[in-house]
Amino acid sequence: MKIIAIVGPTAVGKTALAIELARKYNGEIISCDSMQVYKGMDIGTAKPTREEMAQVKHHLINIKMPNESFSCADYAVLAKKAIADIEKRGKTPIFCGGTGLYLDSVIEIPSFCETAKDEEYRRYLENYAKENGNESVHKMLSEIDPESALATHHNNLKRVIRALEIYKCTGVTKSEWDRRSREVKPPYDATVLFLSCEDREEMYRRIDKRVDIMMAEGLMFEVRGLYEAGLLDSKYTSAGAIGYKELLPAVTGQSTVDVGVMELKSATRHYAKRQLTWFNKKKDYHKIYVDKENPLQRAMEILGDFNG
RNA sequence: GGGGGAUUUCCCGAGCGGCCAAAGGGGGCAGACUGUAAAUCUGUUGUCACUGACUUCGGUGGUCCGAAUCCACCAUCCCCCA
Repeated sequence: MKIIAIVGPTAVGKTALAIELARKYNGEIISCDSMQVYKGMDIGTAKPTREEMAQVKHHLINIKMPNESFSCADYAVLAKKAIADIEKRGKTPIFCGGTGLYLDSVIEIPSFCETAKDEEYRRYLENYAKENGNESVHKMLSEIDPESALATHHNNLKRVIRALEIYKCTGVTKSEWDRRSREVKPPYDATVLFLSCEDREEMYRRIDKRVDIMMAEGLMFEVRGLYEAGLLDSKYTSAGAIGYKELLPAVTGQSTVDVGVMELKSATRHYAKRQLTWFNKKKDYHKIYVDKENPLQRAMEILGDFNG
């Protein structure tokens, strides 16, 4: 099964390219974005517009309420289902989004969702760490899975706990799971287009501009609305979305809109850099510099006589 | 016109005679990531011939074995009295 994927940092024009390619290659778009899954979070997550969604069928957008839980494992299941669905219709699946892990969970790691979770154990470990320090939990990991322990900094509590949790739930070590997963060949033949920006300054300028546009489109109202509906609580994954957590203090009057906007821009820049670090590591991705070449033209050169 | 307080490395901000190239934070840069991933975490950030040397703490000149830290004058800013 051949699929196309468009990834890259925020604000480089992934959405627009995806729609053009979907038209050219008879495709449907599968969003690959951890925050666009939530209903009501539209402006801040830069979802495709209603018009865009009307032109091409989109999957995995607006499938959860902000107070519902959702994670990469859920995504992997749904995305695979969407691929099968699109295939049945004889169309081409086109992934589009900036959440690198989500893409990996479908095109690179077939066994992604096979390791369960245990909330109670997590909470226990969190408390244990609070009382005895991060190193103490890390030491527990060293004892059962030294390889993972070595690869995970002791302060990265979430990752340390997850590694312990995997062992607790499955009886198999995280590093062993990882090893096994690497042996399984991914079932899809994906061509990944990595939209990037050659000039960092230019990328940051685009981000700033995009934020200004979001504000003009009424992001403050969106944030306020979610807040008043009780959907913007830090206990929800969705509340970690950039834009919402930075603007919340302005909504509640604890800070100003100007400060919120500055923080939003700054957080977005940091996020974009993390995305670049992630995608730059992928040697088989086709990089397209959005600020020095025509993305659509370049994409078609790479895809060639692609036919899904 | 008189009195008081400031001036620190990209920014904010500690330091108040040696342990200071100078805490901490921000920003920048780099990196990690297999069920919260727009999350979480790490490293680095004066220069160089880099386990050592050199140049920095408004400016100039002093004191001292030794100064970002003390003194004098100058510059700029802030406050109080006129």
